[in-house]
Amino acid sequence: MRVLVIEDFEVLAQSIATGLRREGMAVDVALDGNAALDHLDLTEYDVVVLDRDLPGVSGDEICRRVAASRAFCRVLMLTAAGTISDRVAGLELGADDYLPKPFDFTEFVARVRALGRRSGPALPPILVSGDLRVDPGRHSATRAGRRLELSPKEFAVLEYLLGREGRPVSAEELLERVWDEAADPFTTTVKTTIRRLRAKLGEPAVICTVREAGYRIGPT
Amino acid sequence: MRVLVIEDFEVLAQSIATGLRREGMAVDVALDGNAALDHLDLTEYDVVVLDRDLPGVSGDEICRRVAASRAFCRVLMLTAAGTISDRVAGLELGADDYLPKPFDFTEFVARVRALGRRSGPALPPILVSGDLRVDPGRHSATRAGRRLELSPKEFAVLEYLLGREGRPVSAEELLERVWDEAADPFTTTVKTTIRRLRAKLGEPAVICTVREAGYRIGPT
DNA sequence: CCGTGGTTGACACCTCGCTGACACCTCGAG
DNA sequence: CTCGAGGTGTCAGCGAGGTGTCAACCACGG
Repeated sequence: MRVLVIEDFEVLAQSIATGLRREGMAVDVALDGNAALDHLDLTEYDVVVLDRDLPGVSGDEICRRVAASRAFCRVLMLTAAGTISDRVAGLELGADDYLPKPFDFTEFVARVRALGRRSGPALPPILVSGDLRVDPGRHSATRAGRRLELSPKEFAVLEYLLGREGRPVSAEELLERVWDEAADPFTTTVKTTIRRLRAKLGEPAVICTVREAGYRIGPT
Repeated sequence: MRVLVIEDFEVLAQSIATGLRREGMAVDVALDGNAALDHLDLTEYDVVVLDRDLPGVSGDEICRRVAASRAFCRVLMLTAAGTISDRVAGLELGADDYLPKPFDFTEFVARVRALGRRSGPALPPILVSGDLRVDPGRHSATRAGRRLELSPKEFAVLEYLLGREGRPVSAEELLERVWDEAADPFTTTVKTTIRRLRAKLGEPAVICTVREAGYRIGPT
């Protein structure tokens, strides 16, 4: 899942980003409104985490633009103000959810995840295919009941593939959705990660290759 | 927008329904879990408003079922419990949003509307001709239900022919459209690929030859 | 401050199935 | 019968994708 964090207080921005990355998300950070708009022009995000109190281009303005243009992008608005009228104002602006600061990080992650599920066709919170089970919330994956010890990247790739069950996913798409920022197009990291995932998943093979098209999990 | 309200306390259920109808939504009400499941079987809802504390089939159970089966239906969960762990639990179950009771009706409406605002992604068309089925999105092709194992070029040619169903497609056109870059005009690769495709497609023949004009799939 | 273990990504090499060329065959039109 | 468009059999090269290994990096604890 690809997330853009728009927050001018850099320490907070980075700590949010790190926390989300640990959950296996691809996170970009924008420290002001203009940087945010640049990012939004370049990349398709699933979720935008937006500080409403922003210098330069205001949070409200960004929110309106995202809501107006990006059909598949959801906005989680953060703000110091916590009154009901503020919350409604945020939602009416086009935000999809609203969290007053200070917030609990666990709840924050749960909300980002819920929004990410909403960004495309709805996905169940626990992904299952055959004897494979992935629970993004708990950060746990099991194969035939046996727990798999996956690194964040491996987990994120598995989660993404499972979310597209039945369809092949190209290496480019994986790079775009699972890795942060623009990666060099000749990287071999996807190949490598897939290999390590396959090794950990064991037999029989779950991830199959569709030549020229990508990797696929599950039935056709 | 079509909404199902699942709430056992009838007075509350009706007042919610009335309020949402005033906002121009089509609202059905279910007073218990079984009624809810009946409704869900019969109708496609955009949003389900779900009381977590439900007699009979529990709210959690309903939530899970909706999340698992309904691709385009979003769940707003209402609950008396307001602790963070409860809220996270709701979201992890597959709810898309969460509102603790008592809630402000304006905010409630804003959230329902935010949930309903989503564009169904235009599904890539599935190409069909007779008993032949090609799904470009899944990169899968079947004949009479039997899966065809096609190479990338074979798949691309089949897809292109099917997109021009009924019209003959010349070898030159195929070269132009399926093989990138200008190939040498005397190549025999189209011929060869068509042959292999025919072999894999089996009997009765699907691709017929129109002399001097090219290859055709489907009725004239 | 430095070592340690785990994660990540690069590079070199290998493998195998796809691709496309070539030679030859078939068949219908004139 | 002749001719040429189109079909078939076969084989070599090539490149997408898999694998082994190593170095950079980072979070952590001493």
